Amino acid sequence: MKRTINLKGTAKELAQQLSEESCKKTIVIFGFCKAIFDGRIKSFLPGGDRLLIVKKDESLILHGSKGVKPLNWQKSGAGKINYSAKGSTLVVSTFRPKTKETLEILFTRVYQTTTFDDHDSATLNIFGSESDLSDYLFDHPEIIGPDFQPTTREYETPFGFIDLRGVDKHGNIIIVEVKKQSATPADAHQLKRYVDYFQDVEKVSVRGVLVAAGFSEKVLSLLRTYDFKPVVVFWQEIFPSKATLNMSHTLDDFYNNNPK
Amino acid sequence: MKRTINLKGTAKELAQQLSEESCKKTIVIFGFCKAIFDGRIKSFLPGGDRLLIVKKDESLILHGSKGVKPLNWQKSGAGKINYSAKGSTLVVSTFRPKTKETLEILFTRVYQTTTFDDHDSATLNIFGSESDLSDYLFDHPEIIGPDFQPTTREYETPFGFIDLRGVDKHGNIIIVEVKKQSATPADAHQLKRYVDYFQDVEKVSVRGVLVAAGFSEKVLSLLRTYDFKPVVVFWQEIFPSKATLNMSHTLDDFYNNNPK
DNA sequence: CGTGCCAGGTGCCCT
DNA sequence: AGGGCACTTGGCACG
Repeated sequence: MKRTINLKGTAKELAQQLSEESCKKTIVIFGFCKAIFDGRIKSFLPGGDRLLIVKKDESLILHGSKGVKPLNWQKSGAGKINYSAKGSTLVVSTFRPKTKETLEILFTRVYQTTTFDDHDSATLNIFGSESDLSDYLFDHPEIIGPDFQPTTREYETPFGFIDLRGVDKHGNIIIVEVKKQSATPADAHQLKRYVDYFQDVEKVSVRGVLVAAGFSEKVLSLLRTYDFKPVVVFWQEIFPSKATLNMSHTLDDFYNNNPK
Repeated sequence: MKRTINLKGTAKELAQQLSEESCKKTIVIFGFCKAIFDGRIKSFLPGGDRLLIVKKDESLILHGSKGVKPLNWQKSGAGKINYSAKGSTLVVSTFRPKTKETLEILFTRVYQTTTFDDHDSATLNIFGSESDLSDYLFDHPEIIGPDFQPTTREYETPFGFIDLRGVDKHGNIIIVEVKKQSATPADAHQLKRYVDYFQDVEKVSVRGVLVAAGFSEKVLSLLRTYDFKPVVVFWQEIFPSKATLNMSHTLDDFYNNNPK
């Protein structure tokens, strides 16, 4: 049985076939279209050649000729997708009741319509997230400082979750905010929020540490103002070995597993 | 001349044809593949039916059967895309020199390979951004408060740009932070930093106002702590008329323009 | 080119 | 269902 089928017919016939295949197969349309979106914002897209994907979960993605980000889209579960014909124009439209958002895509030319009977039960496995970095720092506290003793991961406060909490040898609380990327001013402010919480509410001496891949001059200046310590961590150079370790059993599947 | 062409052949022949078409046409592959990504993060994706898009600008998008977000991707300009064959397996691989990121996609089955000779010079037109909302509030200060007198848009401080600045009838400075969506704790704190800046540096009395589509209890509690005023704005109900006005000349094109 | 920041952000996990 | 937040965030505008 063929996995992909290329549909033929007039706009009306296509609309009919697509309505039947909807939610059963992935639908891909190559064509010339305009699109108009109205909801949280208004956007309109003049005519051009586009690639439309409609998945079985009713997520809709309209791609132009450039870039990773779609021109227009609709999330899964947002609302029903309708296929209809206005003369020779194939109309794909969605309506999201909750937010009263509408998306209308008008194909004045359809070059190719493909249905894809895809089966995929696999899930993407990821290692190297911020959470993994926090775990790593918990196990390697000397990276934060010579006298850092971690106590808690994911500590909740009314101001948010603290990535890593610990003490120094004097018993001072140390709050660590962990970022995988370069630090932003918002990161420094976020840490300030946590430190303020402990100083105001728990009436104790608190030191703030911001871990990141890099620090701009602006952020460094902020950290000096708040008397926080920046710690540069080259996470990309640290995690591969650990990643390979953690993922080895699954990676083994990956390299040895043959498709059914 | 046909806009879409479906290629045939062995993995080796496909790799050869795709190498030639690369950057000239959009390439779409329907197939069964695994993928492994190594860079800022490590990810691997077990076998499944997938849809691969490679655009002319060398942005690469690998879609699974669900969701708007791709499973794996590569940004335009990141690095060269290579097509090769390992036995009957079609291998699409990318290398991003700057971050030493690699993505390898192994198609053990190719159901269909389509090239799309797409032409698109149009750009997406949008109205309703946060900037538009700030403009609107500048023109309708009564929404902020009965005695709010706006003075400056996009006022720069060492802590960042202030969306809207003004005074009340007593001459107190009012700092307005504008968010189109529901307010987050970070938004409240961002405003706090601005207000602190003016009170510390300019030694004046400052009131803070946070404009957003909605406020959670947590954020409201924060605002009470800081003595800031929340203002709910139903931007979605305000902007359509303005949007239509601003976009009318282009919308006219949109509705009347026929495809070439 | 880096830095900062908005986005129709999306997705994930939590209550 | 709604909040809080990370993200290979992406993309843009600006110094």
